[in-house]
This record gives sequence, C-alpha cells and structure tokens, in this order.
Amino acid sequence: MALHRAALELVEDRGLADVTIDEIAARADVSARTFFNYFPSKDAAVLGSQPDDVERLAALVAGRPADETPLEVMRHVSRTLLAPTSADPQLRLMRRRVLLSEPLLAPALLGRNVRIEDTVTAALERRLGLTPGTDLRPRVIAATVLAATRACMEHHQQGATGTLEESVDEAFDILAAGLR
Amino acid sequence: MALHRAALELVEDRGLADVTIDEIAARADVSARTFFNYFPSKDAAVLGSQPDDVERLAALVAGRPADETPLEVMRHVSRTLLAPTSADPQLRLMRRRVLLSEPLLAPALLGRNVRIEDTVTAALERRLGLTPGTDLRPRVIAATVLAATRACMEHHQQGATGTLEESVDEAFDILAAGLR
DNA sequence: CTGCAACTTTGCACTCAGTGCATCAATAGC
DNA sequence: GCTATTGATGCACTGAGTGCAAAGTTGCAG
Repeated sequence: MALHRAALELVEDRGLADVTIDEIAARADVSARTFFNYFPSKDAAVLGSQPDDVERLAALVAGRPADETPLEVMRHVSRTLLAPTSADPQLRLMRRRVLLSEPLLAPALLGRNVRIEDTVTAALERRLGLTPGTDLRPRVIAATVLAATRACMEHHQQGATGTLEESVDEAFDILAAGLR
Repeated sequence: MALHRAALELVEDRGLADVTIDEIAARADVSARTFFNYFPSKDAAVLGSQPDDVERLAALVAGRPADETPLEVMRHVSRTLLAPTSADPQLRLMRRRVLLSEPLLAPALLGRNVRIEDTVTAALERRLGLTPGTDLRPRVIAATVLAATRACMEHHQQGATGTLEESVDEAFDILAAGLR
C-alpha cells in the first residue's frame, strides 16, 4: 500500500513526531480524509497492519504435527513472525528499521502483540484440548515466547553480534533450560 | 494526586473514550491547562505514573543476596510489581480494575513495561557483571518474567480461580521447568 | 505591613488527530 | 449511453496537546 510506504519513508528521516498525516497523504497522492479510510491512526499506517497475519499464526499453531511440544510449536511461530511475507524486501528492511528505532511506536507495536498473544493462546488451548481460560500454561507460554522474540529484536537493535535467527535460537535454549 | 483519582473515577463508569480531559480537570477543580502541567496525556493520568517505582525495582534487583539465581531475583521483582505501594488501598483496587478492564489502555500500560524491562535488564547485567548489550540472557529473562507476570494478570482478569499470587507461583514453576 | 521574588495556575491561540456526513467522480455491468 | 455501486473527497466539528504570556499565590526579607 502506497500510504504505508509513504509513512515509512517520511518517518524514517524525520521521526514520527515531525510527520503529519497530511504529509503522508500528500506523498501518497490522496487526500487526508482518504488516509483514514485505510488506517485508523498514524501509528497504524507506519505499522502497516495486515489483519490476516494474526489468523495465519493461529493456523500455523493448529497445523503443526501433534507430537510437537508447545515450545517447539512456538519456535515456528517465532520464525514466522520474524520473516513476514512482504512482497518487497526493501520495504521489509525499512519497516524493521523504523519500527525499532522509533520509541514512540513501541506502544502500538506492543498493542499488536497483545492481539497476537490472545490468538496464539487460544490456538494452543485448542491444540492441547483445554477449555479456554482454565489453564495458565497456554497463556504463559504464548506470552513468554513472544516476549523473548521481541527481546531478541531489541537486543539485536542495540548492536548485538550475529544474526537475529541465531539470537532467537539462543533465546529458545535459555527458555528450554528454565531460564537458569 | 486529585487528578489521578478524578481520572480513575470518571473512566471507571464511563469508559476511557467517553471521558474528556476537560471533565477530569473540572472534577479535580483545576483548569484543563493545569492538567497538562501534571500529566502529558489522558492515559498517563489514568495510569498515575510514579516515576520512582522503576528505580525501586532496580534497587531491588541489586539488593538481593548474591547467591540467588536470576529467576529467584525476578520472583521478587514480580511480587513487588503486583503489590505496589499506594497509600490508599481503595484507590489501588480501583486502579487495577480500571487498568485491566480498559483495552484502550493496554498500549500505555505496555509502554510502561518497556521502561521497566530496560531498567531490570540493566540491573541484571550489573548483577551478573556483564557488559551491557553483549549477553542475551539478562534481557530474555527480564522480558519473559515480566510477560509471564502480565499473563497471570490477564488470566486472572478472565475469571480464573485462586489468587493472583498462586497464579504467579505456578507461572514461575512453568518457567523454571523450561515451559515444558 | 509592604514589597519583591519564585512558583503555580490559568487563558488564549494554535496545530494536529480523528470522525461523521454529504457529495462527487469513476467504473463495471447492463 | 445509463445507472448503480464503490471509493475519494470536502467540510465542519470535537478533542488532544503545546507554547506563551498574563494573573494569582505564597513565602520571605525589610
């Protein structure tokens, strides 16, 4: 979407606070009013929400082999999260760069994580044959793995060595070892 | 602070979206302009930030006995988080109720968590004698434990049985067992 | 008591976010 | 060529948030 790209480009070099919706709309050659037909807020435009990716995760959880442990399933969820299916790799990189370097975006980013967490929790519950809301485990697993994944991105943003994928693997090892 | 109380009361029975800053200010008997001398936003007023509580957590981490494992240290952090030192217990209860029942507040709440996570990560790094940003472990531990704590609150909000403290204990057991 | 200094509150004007509504343009289907 | 549906837009409005300067308040020294 042109608006998403425009938002990313502008925020990239001026910062979120110094970009107005009018400017984003202008760069995408639409009116400001039209902007709100596609995104409910400035944050959302920068985030560039693909509403269906949440369901994709649920399907992923449901589709993994029955003998995989929840943690193994979550490893795939984490992988999927870090390799989003965006057509343009150039755009993906800019997106990741902007999202992580813009502290004002953290709340929006985490708000999105809440929806993901709820979805994954429900999917895990179904997978384990539990009645929703009774067992603490699914939610704790979903929450902690997502948090660990985010922690890796954070860690990486601060100039860590190695690839993001290596960090995620290491994080899963730490989790599997009981955070010891 | 009168503004914080006013904000909580109004949001409690009308919802965040239907309360304006003018109303909050009016109920606290100050002008709307004065509101912004104390809180930068509506969210902040409802949240009622005590900026020093973040440093309290850092001190807690630094002060725990040297032979405690990081996970044991974090158990105390979690406890401290769930039992905040607010003078008025009545107010505390209303606060917890409002914060959890108001989805619009989630981003603000999580934004605050980011600051806590950064602080705790740094404190753990110091405790373990690591150069900041080199080792993944401190951040992963901080992030996952805080996420698990939040998951317990979430779980509890959805009508789980038992006390919150019991849930937290159970969550720590799950973490210590490697999320198995 | 008086006057001064520091701090707080307030009013005012402004920009920007976001919404509802009505209108207008384009395009597909007949 | 006509029309109906869909999307784009203009307009007017409410509310968030900021900067600035005036007004009020409080404490204190003379």
